[in-house]
Amino acid sequence: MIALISDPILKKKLSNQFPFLEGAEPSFVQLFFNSTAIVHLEPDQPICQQGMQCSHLALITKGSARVYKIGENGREITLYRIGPGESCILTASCIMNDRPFPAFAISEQPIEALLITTADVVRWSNDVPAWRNYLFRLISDRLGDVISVVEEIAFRRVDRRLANYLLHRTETTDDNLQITHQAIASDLGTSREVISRILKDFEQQGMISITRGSIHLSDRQCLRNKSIE
Amino acid sequence: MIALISDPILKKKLSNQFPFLEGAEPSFVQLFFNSTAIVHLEPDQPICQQGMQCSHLALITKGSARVYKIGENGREITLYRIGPGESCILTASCIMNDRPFPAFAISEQPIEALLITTADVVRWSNDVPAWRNYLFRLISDRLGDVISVVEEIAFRRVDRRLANYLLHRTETTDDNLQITHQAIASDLGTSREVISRILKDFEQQGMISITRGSIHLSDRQCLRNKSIE
DNA sequence: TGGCTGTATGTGACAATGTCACACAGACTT
DNA sequence: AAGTCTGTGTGACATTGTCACATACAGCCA
Repeated sequence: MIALISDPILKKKLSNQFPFLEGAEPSFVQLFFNSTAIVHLEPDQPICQQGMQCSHLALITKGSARVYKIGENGREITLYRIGPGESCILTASCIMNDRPFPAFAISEQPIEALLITTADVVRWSNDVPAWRNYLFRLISDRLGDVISVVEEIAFRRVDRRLANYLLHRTETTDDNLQITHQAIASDLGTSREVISRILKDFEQQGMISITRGSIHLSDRQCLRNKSIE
Repeated sequence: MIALISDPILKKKLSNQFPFLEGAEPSFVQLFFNSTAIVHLEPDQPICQQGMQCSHLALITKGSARVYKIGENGREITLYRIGPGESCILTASCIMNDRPFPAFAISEQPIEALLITTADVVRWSNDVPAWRNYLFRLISDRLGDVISVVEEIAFRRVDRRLANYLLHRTETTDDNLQITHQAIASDLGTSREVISRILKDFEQQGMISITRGSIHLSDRQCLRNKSIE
């Protein structure tokens, strides 16, 4: 499950993925590879639990994870997703400030990640400019992400957010989305009934067609109009 | 309006307020004071506008500011407030990553602040460990703040949030709150009518009494129960 | 005093969203 | 065929958001 990095080809790959390795001092690159372990994670495995003290920082090289909050009533809302080249920066923030993790993180696509100990995270952030810039940029990006979420749920109507969501989730794939209404609701921070209702509206207006467990986008332009209506 | 810092007593005061000055190298402390200007700001003055490129970072020494988003419909929501010893860290994040500011910031209490140029912000974050730790901690705190806001608006009912709000806003003062319903609505990200309605409910239940422009908390315990109901 | 003029608040109707309880439908097992 | 998951549909109702007003209070001026 856990292995030290040694393959030189792998090294090169990682250098391309993580900007702090490019142009870094060779001694640090060496150090980085020597003190890093690779882990693999199946989908739907918990990565961080709310309230946890974090012992490692995970840099994702493949796959993706979802960071989300759970409300008193059991509803969920996704704060952001992280993919290759990124890291669960909330972990870093917890590490640096010695705080418990304020949310949940779970794997979605099968994940391959590099594990870095808290000690290394702190040490490198003192010694390696490129590393701390990387951390700083990531955490700034996340702050931006979460501010966008606030804006969305505070001001935008659910039907428009949903239209937007469907478009974004099919950007890199075809027009078929394999997902349940509940999963969408958990991303958008609303309830399953609301999503079902609106999807049915969309279907009746000919924008999509629905089957159990999947949605087909038949009129993207119409959805685009809806999303910015 | 703008003056260089020279008074030694003032220096001492500031050292107490900003952790990165305590125990810092004397040469940096000297540098910091030499390259820092003091500004004063009346209440309700804009500090940062959404979309701005930031040219300075403001460290607040007195007073407070409010950072908020404005929705398409004109409604507002407060992301967080900053007070003495803190700084408009979103600015720092914009500076470090060369991005436009994603929100609005406005002074509330009369502000006294230290202005630092973007060049110094970047330079010190490379050279001065205590400074970059300060920045990192601030931005982490803000991320935590904004995540809490998401949780609030996504999952909690307005009446409970309002009860909680009233209690928090009178924590350091007496039981009289000088504020309009509109201002509360702008903090909580809802509309004035909703706040007025609920306040009226609270009044009829004997928790508060309302007069034009101010609210008196007559039964804090009852409000506490309401807020966690 | 009374009448302006802002700003603050109240109200009723309706739309959008959230909640609850339960019905129904498809896929899979036995 | 019956049982059992999981996913979806539905109607009733509560909460919240929106709109168009009405009303109330404070300060000012005639």
